[in-house]
Amino acid sequence: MGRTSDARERLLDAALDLIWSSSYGSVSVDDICSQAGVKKGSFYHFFPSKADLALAAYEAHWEQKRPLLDAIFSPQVPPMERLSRWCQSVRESQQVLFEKFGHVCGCPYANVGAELATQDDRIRCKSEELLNRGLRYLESAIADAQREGSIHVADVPAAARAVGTCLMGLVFRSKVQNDVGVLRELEPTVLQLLGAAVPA
Amino acid sequence: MGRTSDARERLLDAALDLIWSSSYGSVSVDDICSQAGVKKGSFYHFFPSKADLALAAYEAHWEQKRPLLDAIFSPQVPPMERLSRWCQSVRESQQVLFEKFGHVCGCPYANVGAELATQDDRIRCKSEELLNRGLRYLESAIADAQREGSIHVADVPAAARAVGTCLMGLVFRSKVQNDVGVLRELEPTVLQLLGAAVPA
DNA sequence: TCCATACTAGACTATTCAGTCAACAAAATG
DNA sequence: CATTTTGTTGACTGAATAGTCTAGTATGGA
Repeated sequence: MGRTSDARERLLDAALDLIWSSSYGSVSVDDICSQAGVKKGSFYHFFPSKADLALAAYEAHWEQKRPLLDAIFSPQVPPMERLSRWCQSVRESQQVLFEKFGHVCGCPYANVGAELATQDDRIRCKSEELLNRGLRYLESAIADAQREGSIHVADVPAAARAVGTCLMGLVFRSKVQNDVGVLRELEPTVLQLLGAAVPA
Repeated sequence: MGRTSDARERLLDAALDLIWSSSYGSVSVDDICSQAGVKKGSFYHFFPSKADLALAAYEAHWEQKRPLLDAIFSPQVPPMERLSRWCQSVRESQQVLFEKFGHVCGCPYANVGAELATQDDRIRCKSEELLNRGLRYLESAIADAQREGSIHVADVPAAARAVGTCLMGLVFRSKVQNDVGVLRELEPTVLQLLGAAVPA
């Protein structure tokens, strides 16, 4: 009942884009409004604060990415190939962002987590939760690879955490060097970490 | 000739502390001035801008940390023990920060790199450079360990990058979870990455 | 001693910030 | 068509922002 609008969605998109390509602290509510073509009154009609918009924007981004991740990590795909495709997908999406914004933008959840972990506990927790959701994909692929005999790790969840950690580190290094090429090291490092054969 | 002062040093210290424990964007010049007990006029007498202060503060921090790193990575110490001591030192310093500020604060260079890489190229380059300086310690330890036969890696600089990357990722995860305990995984992960035996 | 130099003080500007508010407009539903 | 709900508008507030400027103060060296 009442008027309908897609302003909420436009705000979510604008916020994600702006914050991802610069930082949470450097993006103002006015910036987000003008990028979304929405007036301030409407902003505060939909979201009580900038932080609440950010939380919603990250959740929406996850929901948007889920189908792709579900496909990459489908049990229909051999486990080692899941990992390989995932490494490639990370490179590709960073490449797209690089072409769009002229910079390597990194992982949105990690960026905001690193920036605000000590300042806003709700955002810190959201970042933690979203990163953990990603780990579940890795865990299942690593467990399947183990069962298949492709790798041997002592502790599957620990191996997943190590791989996830390495990814974050490398994506981050790629951002600091503003060079997507760095991400070529992703797959070999992951394989090394899992004790799998590293192809030359 | 002329008046003397330690205001410059106080500003460097205050800036590092404040930015490290929160973020670059959330710390104002006024905040830094009042923490340092320095008036604005003096601030701009010593530094042309907030960004310039930050650059100087990070350089000063590196110089301050150097003696410790030189000791840890001394060629007098067996190479694998250098790596072990380094992992321990990372944990200890994060623990100190946690007790001081109530939060895991992460790596200062990585924090500011992640926050500003897409916005301020001078700061991005500084972050990159400081992180690279750290890699030189890892490289020499890994090369020595290789010569000694403790490990076998195909490419020493690549292995150093992988270890450095993992460190950043883990310290970052520790920050997002606000839990220093996460850093217990550092040494085993490093050893795994270098193909060394992981003690139970 | 005295002066050039290095530092300090703090008021000031102009801008930007997050968030508020009250009047208004559209549209879904009865 | 009327009512109620939902969304829109943009001016407004008060606080905070980076950086400027001018008048002053301490001090090392000649």
